[in-house]
Amino acid sequence: MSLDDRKLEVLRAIVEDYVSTQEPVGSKALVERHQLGVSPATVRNDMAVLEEEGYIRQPHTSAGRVPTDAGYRLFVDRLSRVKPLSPAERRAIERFLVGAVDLDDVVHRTVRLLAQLTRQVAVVQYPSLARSSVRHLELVPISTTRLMLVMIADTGRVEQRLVELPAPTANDDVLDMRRKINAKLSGVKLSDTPPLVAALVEESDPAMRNTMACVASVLLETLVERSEERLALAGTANLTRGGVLDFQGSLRPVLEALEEEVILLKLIGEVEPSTTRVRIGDENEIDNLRAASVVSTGYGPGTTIVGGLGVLGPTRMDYPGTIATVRAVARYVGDLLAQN
Amino acid sequence: MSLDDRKLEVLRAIVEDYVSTQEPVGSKALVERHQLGVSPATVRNDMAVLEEEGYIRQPHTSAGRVPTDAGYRLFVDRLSRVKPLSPAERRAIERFLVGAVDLDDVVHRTVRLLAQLTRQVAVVQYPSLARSSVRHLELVPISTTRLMLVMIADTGRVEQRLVELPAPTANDDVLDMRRKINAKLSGVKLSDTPPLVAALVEESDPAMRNTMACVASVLLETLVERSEERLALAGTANLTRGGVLDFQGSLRPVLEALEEEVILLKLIGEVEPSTTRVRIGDENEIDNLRAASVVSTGYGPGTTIVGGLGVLGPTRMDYPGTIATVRAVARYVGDLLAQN
DNA sequence: ACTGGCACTCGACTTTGACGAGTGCCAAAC
DNA sequence: GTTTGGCACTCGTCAAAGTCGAGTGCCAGT
Repeated sequence: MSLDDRKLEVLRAIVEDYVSTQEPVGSKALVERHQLGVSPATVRNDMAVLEEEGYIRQPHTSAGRVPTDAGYRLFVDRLSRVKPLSPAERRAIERFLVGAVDLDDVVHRTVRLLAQLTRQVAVVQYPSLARSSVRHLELVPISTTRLMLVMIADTGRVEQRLVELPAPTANDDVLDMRRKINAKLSGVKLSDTPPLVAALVEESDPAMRNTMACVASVLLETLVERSEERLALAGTANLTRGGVLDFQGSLRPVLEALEEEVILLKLIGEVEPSTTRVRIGDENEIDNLRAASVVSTGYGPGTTIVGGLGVLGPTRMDYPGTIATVRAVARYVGDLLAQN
Repeated sequence: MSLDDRKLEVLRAIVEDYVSTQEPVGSKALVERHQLGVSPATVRNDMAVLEEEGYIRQPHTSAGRVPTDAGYRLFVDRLSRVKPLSPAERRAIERFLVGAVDLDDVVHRTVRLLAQLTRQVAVVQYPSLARSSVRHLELVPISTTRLMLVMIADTGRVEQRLVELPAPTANDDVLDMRRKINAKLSGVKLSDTPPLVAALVEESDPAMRNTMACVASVLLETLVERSEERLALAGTANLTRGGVLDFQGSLRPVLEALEEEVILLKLIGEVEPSTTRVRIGDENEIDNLRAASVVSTGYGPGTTIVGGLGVLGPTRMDYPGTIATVRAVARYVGDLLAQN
C-alpha cells in the first residue's frame, strides 16, 4: 500500500508537532491543531499504516506517535520547503560578519553566528588547504642551518614549518631557492604541487641539490601530507537544551565525538558542490552520533568550495529552518571570501 | 572552639569518602572505614562542631554529611599531602609528550594528556606572546603595496598579519626595513617593544617614514594590542561522569563558560611563579562556575613562565591527585620547551 | 572526655489506586 | 471502498500512603 497525500500530510503534522512540543503526538491533538478535515479515527488508521511502513513509532503502547529516522528523512526529502529567512536573521548575519579582520576572525564569527541562529552546535572547517592555491612561499633564515618555511594560501591561510638543513647555506642561496620555488608553485593548486616539487629537486644545481631536497620534503609535508584541516566549534552548551530527552539521555557520546577532529571533518568536510547534506540519526556512520542529526554544506568564493560548515543537533530538530540558515550563512561567508 | 587533631582527621575522612563514593557520609560508615579509634557517637559530636564552623553540611536532616567549599579549602590547605604520581603515570606523560613535532602538537598532546590523566576538563594556554621574546621578524612582499608581516617568537609561536602600504615600495626598501626592524627587535621581550618600535619610525629615512609608520602600526598591533592568547581544550565529555549529581544538575552554565576564551584565560592565565592555584566552588569569580573547582599552574622553560594550564572539574574532585598531575604535566612541558 | 542507648526525623523506595490519553477494532454510514 | 463513531482495553503518569532504615541529637553513665 502506498502513501496517499493525506497520510503524508499526517506525517508532516506529526513531525512538526513533535519538533515543537517534544511530546508524542496523538490522533486527537493532531486533528485539533491542523485542519485535516477528517476525524481522529481516520487519522489513527493512517497512523497505523505509517507505523507499519516504519515512518513513526510508539514509545510505548497507548502513547502518541513519534517520527522515526526514516520519518524525518521522508519529511526532509518530500514534505518540507526550505523556510526563507526572516529579514531580522538576514540582518543578523550581515552585522555579524561585517568587520572581520582576518581569516581566523571570519571563521570564529561564523561559527558563533551559526550556533546562535540555529541554537545548536556549529562547526566550521577552515578553508581546506587541499582545495586552495599557493599565493606565496617564503623561506626565512633563522640560522645558517635552519629555515622557517612559510606558506600563504589564496584563502588567507598561513602555514609555517621549521626546516633543518643538511649543511650551512649562504643567504643568497636561500634567496635563490625562494625565487625558484615561487616561480614554480605560485598560483598552483596545492593538490597539483607534488610533481612540481619533485621537478624542483631534479632541476636544481647539483651543489644545492641536497639542500633543496631537504626543503622539498618539508614543503611536500606542508602542502600535502600534513595538510592539516582545522576546525572551529561553538554552541556545545546548546546540547543541554531540551533536557535529558534528546540524545537518548546521554550527552557523553556526543561530546566525545565533538572532540575528535577527524570525526567532525568527516561530517562537515565531505561536501559536494551546492548541496546541503542532511544526515539523520542512524545515517551517521559514527556510532556516537546515532541520536544526532547533522546539516552540512560547502562554502567558498563563487561556486568553488574551499571548506564545509554545518550544525549538529538532536534528530528532533527544525530541519527546514536549520537548512535555510546553514545555506544562508555559507553563502554569506563565500561572498566574504570572494571579496578578499 | 578550635579544631583539634581528631576533628581534622574526621574532616579528612569525610572528604576522602565523599570524593570516592559521591554519597553523603555518616558517622557509622566513617568509623568502619577509617581507624579513628573512637565510637560513632564521638564522631557525631565532632561532626556537629565541624558543621557549626561551616566545613560540612547536611543535604537534609538525617542524611550524612557533605563537605562545603570551605571544607574542601581546609582539606586542600592543611590536610592533604600531594600524592606522588605512580610510575605508570610518569611513563604515560613521557610517552605522550615525546615525539611532538611543533608547538601546536605539543599543546594538543598536553591538553589531551591532562584530560585523560585527571579525567576532567583540561585547558592549556599557548605560550603567551606577552611573556615571550621576538626571535625573528619577516616582511614578505605580496605585491608592491602589500606586505605579509610574520613574527616568530622564541617559544615557537608564529603570528602573521597583512600590511597595506600607503605607496608602492621597492623590494630593496622592504629588505632594508626588515634589516632595521630585526636589528632593533630581535631577542627583545614583546612587552618591551613599544618604545623601540616608536624609535624605528623616528630614526627612519624621511622618504620611508610613511611606509615605516604603516608597518610599525601593524607591528605594534601584532606584538602588543592584539597579542591574542590562544587556548586548547579537551575532555569536556568528562563533565558527564558522576551523572547529574555534580554541577548541581546542570552542565549548561559550565559548557557556556568553557566557550568563553576570556573566562578560561582568567582562570588559568593568572599564574604566579611556581604556585599551583586551586579555586574551589564559590571562590571562582565566574558565576557559571560556582559549582566547579579549578586547579591551575604556570609552565615554561626553566623557572620562567610563558603560559598556564589546568583542569576544571566538580568541587567533589580528587584534589591531591589532580594537583600532583597538573604540576607534573606542567613540569614536563616546561622541560620540553626548554629543549627547544 | 568518651560511650552506649534511645527516640526521633526524614528522604528513598514501594505499593496502591484513580485518571486519562491514546490505541485498535468493528459495525454502521456515506 | 473510505470514513466515522463507539467502545473496550492498555499502560504510563501522578498523588497518596505506608514502610524502611540511615543518620542524627541528646542524655545519662562510665
